[in-house]
Amino acid sequence: MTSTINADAPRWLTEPEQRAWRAYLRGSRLLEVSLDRALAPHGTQLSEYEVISMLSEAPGGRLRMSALADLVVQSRSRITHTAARLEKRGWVVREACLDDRRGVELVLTDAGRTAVGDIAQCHVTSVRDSMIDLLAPEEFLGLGKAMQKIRDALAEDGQATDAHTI
Amino acid sequence: MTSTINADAPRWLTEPEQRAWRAYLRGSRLLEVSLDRALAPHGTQLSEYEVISMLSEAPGGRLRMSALADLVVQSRSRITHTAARLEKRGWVVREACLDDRRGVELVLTDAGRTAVGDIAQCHVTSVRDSMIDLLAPEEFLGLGKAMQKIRDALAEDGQATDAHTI
DNA sequence: TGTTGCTGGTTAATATTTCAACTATTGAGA
DNA sequence: TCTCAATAGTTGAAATATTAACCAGCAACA
Repeated sequence: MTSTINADAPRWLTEPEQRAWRAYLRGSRLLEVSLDRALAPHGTQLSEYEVISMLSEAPGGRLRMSALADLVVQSRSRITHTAARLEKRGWVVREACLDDRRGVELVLTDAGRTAVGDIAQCHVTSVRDSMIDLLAPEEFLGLGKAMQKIRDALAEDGQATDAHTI
Repeated sequence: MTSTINADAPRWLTEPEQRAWRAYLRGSRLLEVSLDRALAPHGTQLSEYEVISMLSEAPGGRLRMSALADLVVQSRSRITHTAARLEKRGWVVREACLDDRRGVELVLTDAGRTAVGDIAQCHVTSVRDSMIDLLAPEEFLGLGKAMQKIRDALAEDGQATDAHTI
């Protein structure tokens, strides 16, 4: 009888799974809050800092908007707005792409590079205080390895962060 | 000479630490997107679902706003807005606290309980697909244990999600 | 009792994010 | 060459989140 009803019964979480999932959910939220709060005195958010940080590591301090969007997991629209804020702050400038005239590159300014340098110090300290130093070294690396798997699995398709696809 | 300058040199991340941290950052963002997307067809966000889910487990399907805020890691202000949306949807109602007349309890309605039941199925499936089933069982439980430590450490002080304290 | 400071929650204004068009360009193929 | 679908990025409006007041009730205490 039941077979006609629940053709696809969900596998509910076991007690330990439930605990682990809840711990992740709360922990990740608290961590985000904590890191954001540490950056606040610098007038930045984590999501903004991620952008200039990626730029600072890229050759020439420049990256295309779409590459940036994928790197920091922001929608195309969001990265446009984020870039606008950073530009207003004088940390980046937009430049047209030479090869692809649809494209736009975001370029870190000198002021932007200085800002990254200043903020990085505060940021790395907060990452240690709020996460790394709370864990045993292998524990943290194991967490990283697990998240790497998740990242790889979800990055494949999830590219379409905007409503573009579908 | 240098000693006068960097009184407190930051411990930069090692290569493996950097990789792990980046994996966490990207992975957690992608996961959030993925889970949210799974709930979208039900007209809900993860942050809203968390609220009604907590209510459904609480005795009497009711919790005080402040307790709820701490549970789901939302600021006082944010939980007020979230509750307003859920109320408009008919899933919860506000009720005055009997003992403490400042207080407000959020109560799950019958419709709300039905909604939780419907959505839970879709949610647990997406949690498995986007996270649990991507990892070895011990890997996931290990991740949970690590996040539990982070949660415990950050929950202590971080209570003040609003600008109330300090 | 009156005062003071704290907690619980809301509100209005602002900032950020998402959503749904929209333009311009590229690239593949007829 | 022309057409058409797909990609890159932007824009404006709507939804959501944060910030900084704010009010009411509690609690301690003179």
